[in-house]
Order: sequence, then C-alpha cells, then structure tokens
Amino acid sequence: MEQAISFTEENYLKTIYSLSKQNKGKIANLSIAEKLHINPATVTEMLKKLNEKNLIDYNRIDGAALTSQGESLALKVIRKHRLWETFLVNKLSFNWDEVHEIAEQLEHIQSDKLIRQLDKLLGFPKFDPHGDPIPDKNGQLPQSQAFPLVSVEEPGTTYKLIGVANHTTAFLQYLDKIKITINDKIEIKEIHEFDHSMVIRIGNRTAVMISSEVAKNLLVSAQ
Amino acid sequence: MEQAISFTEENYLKTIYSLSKQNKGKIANLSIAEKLHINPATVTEMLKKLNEKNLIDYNRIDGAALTSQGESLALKVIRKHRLWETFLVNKLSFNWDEVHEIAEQLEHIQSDKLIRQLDKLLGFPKFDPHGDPIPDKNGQLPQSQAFPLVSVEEPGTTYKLIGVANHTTAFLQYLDKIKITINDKIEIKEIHEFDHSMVIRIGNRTAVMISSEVAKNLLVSAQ
DNA sequence: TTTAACTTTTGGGCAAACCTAATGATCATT
DNA sequence: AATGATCATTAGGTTTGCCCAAAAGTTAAA
Repeated sequence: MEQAISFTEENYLKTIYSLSKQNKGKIANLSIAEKLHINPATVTEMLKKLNEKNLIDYNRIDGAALTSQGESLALKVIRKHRLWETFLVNKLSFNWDEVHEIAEQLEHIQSDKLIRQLDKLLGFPKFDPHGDPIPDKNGQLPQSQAFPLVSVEEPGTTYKLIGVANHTTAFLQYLDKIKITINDKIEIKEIHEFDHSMVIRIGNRTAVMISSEVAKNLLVSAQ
Repeated sequence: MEQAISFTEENYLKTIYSLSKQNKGKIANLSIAEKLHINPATVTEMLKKLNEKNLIDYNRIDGAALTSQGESLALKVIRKHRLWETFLVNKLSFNWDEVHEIAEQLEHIQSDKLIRQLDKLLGFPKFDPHGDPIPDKNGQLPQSQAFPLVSVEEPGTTYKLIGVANHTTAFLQYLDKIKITINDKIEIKEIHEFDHSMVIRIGNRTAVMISSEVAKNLLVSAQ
C-alpha cells in the first residue's frame, strides 16, 4: 500500500500543519487558499482527496485536521525544509533572508539517507537559522522556551533573541538593517504604553526603537 | 520572454544531449522513449513542443538535435547533476553507486547561487565520482584524455582508472566487489585474443580476469 | 520492387492541479 | 427569524504530460 505523495500534497499538509499551530480554531479552506495563493475551489477538491487518503479528517463544518499519518508526513517535510535552510546558511554562506524559496524546493527531495547524512553533516542541529525547531527523525520537536518580546510588560530586563515569528524577506532584511540577529542580547530600555513600541539595546550598541509589530515577531528567552 | 522550463523538458534535453554524445547519428524518437521509459507517441509530442520553444531542431527525417540554447540548458542540468553527485559522495559519505537517483531529483532545483556555492564548497571539482567531466558555469567541459581500457592492444602497460562509461548500480557494485575504484592503477597482464577478455592487476594486488564488456566500460588514461 | 518490419504520427483519452462563474451553506446582526 | 456577507462547493474548462490503438511513413530484405 505504498501511497505516493505529490509535491502539491506535501505542500497542503505543511500548510495545514502550520495553520493549526498558529490559529487554534477551525482551519478554513479560504485560509489555505490564501496561504498557497490558489483558488478556494481547488482547495475543496484537494481536501477531499487528502481525506480519502486518510491524511486529514475533513468535513465542511469542522474544516481540515491532520490525521496522525498526515501530521507525521507534514513534520517530515518541515524537518527537511529546516535542515536544508540550516545547510544553506551554515555550509553555503547564504543569508537567512535568502533561503526560504530554495528550501521550498529542496524539502520535496525524497531520500531518507540524504536527510540522515545531512543532519549529521550539520551536527544534528535543533533549530534552524530563524530559530525554528527542527523535528527529529521521529517527528519530535525540541522544546523551546521562546516567547514574543511584545509580551514583556516591564522594561529593565535583558533577553536573548532565539527566533523570529515572521520569515518574510522584508522583515529579515529589516532585522539585518538594525543589526540584530539570532543569539543577540536584547535589553528593554523603555516600553511606551500607548502603542507598545519599545526602545531596546542590542548587545552593547546604541538603543533603537522598534514597533510592537516588530516586537511581536521577535522570539526571545530569559537572559 | 523568460521561458519557464519544466522538470520533464529538462529531462528530455539531458537525454538528447547524452544520446547525441554516444551515437553520432540521428537521434530516434524511439531511443528517447526507451531511455525515459515512456511511449514513443509522447516523445513526438514533446519534441514538437521543444522545437517550438527553439530548444531543439526537429523533423521526422533528421530526428532531434539541440540548438545552442537547448545545449546550454542541458549542460546546466548536467552540471548540477554532477555537482550534486560529488556532494553526496564527498560530503555526505554516499557510495558512488547510490547517488544517481538522488541527483536526478536534485538536478532540477533552481538557484544559480546555490550551484555557485556548492561548487565552491566542493573545491570546484572538474570530475564527478564516476569520472564524468563537470561543465563549468559557462558550460565548458574540462578536457579528459580518457579512453576505454578495451581499446588497448598489447599487454604490459600500466594505466590509471579515471572514469566509467556505465553508471548502473550493477556495474558499480561489480567494481566495488573486485575492489577497483577511481584513480587506481591498472596493469594489463594478459589480453586474450578470442574474446578480448583481460587479466589485470589493480594496484599491487592479485591479478583478476575481466570481460571485454567490463573493459569497455573502464575509462583510463596513460600511467 | 515489393513485402515485411520497424518507426513515427495522429486521434482520442485520462489524471493531476489549476481556473472561473454560479450556486448553496453558514454566520453574524439586526 | 430574516438578511446580507462570507465561505464552501459544484460544474464546466484548461494545461501538462502521459497512455493506447490505428494509420502513415520509412527502411531493409527477400
């Protein structure tokens, strides 16, 4: 019963997985359509098909939810994506804002040995260049104590940047511009009540102001 | 006029290129069909399409021949294929008989920078793990003075194995079994007239007998 | 040179993913 | 509970790349 899975199907599973992690509620066809830039009608067809294949549970009322089989496939694709991103940055000197598109292609390459060996070459990394956790070969995600910087209420404390919640080129290039990168220390100097913008000090450089929108997308841990 | 090219089209171009290098004559639809394991009718359709796109010159009488544009695309794919094979063997500890299928997938990944950086990581190799020449970024193939071992007429001389003309798993595993690999020295001890089988000495080990079929697929250079 | 064997092409079809336009459901609000 | 607004689905179409069977063209051998 070897069930072949197409690139397209893998992309749907990945999308459903990531939507299910961000919005806790029902996964609407429309949100899948928007994320994949395709027509909702197409989504309906594909969800029916994935349902048939037992990769998702789907009905009009509850929307789509991955079955355990579907989730494990999604995690496999995500694992590949994040390992390839790590490879591109760590071994091929890519910048973190250049790797997404290429990893979107590489994530569909099929070879278990390839991924095992790549993982080894990279030293079994737990997080990718954006701080996203890399599922292990069993689909287990490493624990992360990341929380968004915007959730901090009081100034005075120093945190460490361990990830970003937005992977757009625009955002990553903004971070490059204000010269902040993974593992940098961030000290909160001021929090402005009315718009929740912040003044932060990165490392021991001059303080900069960031909007709450930016703070929302900076994932930090204590100290 | 950015002309997108599909995986399938790339595979046709690559196939036409390699057929044109081995058989000097006309490239028949049927030989393409056999190599790609598809129906001849499908080949006719695709050749027409590639002709439309100016990637090949095609007509029923002369068969298919790459245009310069088509050849340059074919060489690009071959470059990627061979660089990826080199990566798999040199960086990920694959055996040379395991890399073909994976490289068939990887060769279609689109990113010029990726290939530039991969080339650099590998130290700008000129030949892949099977001794096949890797086209440079301009599509230039390095010179190779390889000739098939079978073409040697007299015993007594020592050669160096620099490539293989057959990439099947079966042949490569046979070579592993008789423990011969790229760069090994081969001394010809005997040549049997009637079937052109040979007795050869690999390095300084015990001599072994090989058939002319094997000798045909061993590419060597002087000393 | 004519028949047999082989190759190429045509014509009709199929499956995967996509689309648009129109219809049918559901939801939120008055 | 009716009414818009929004979302999901259906129906009919497209493109790409494949198939088969039959027809047409080419080549080679009798």
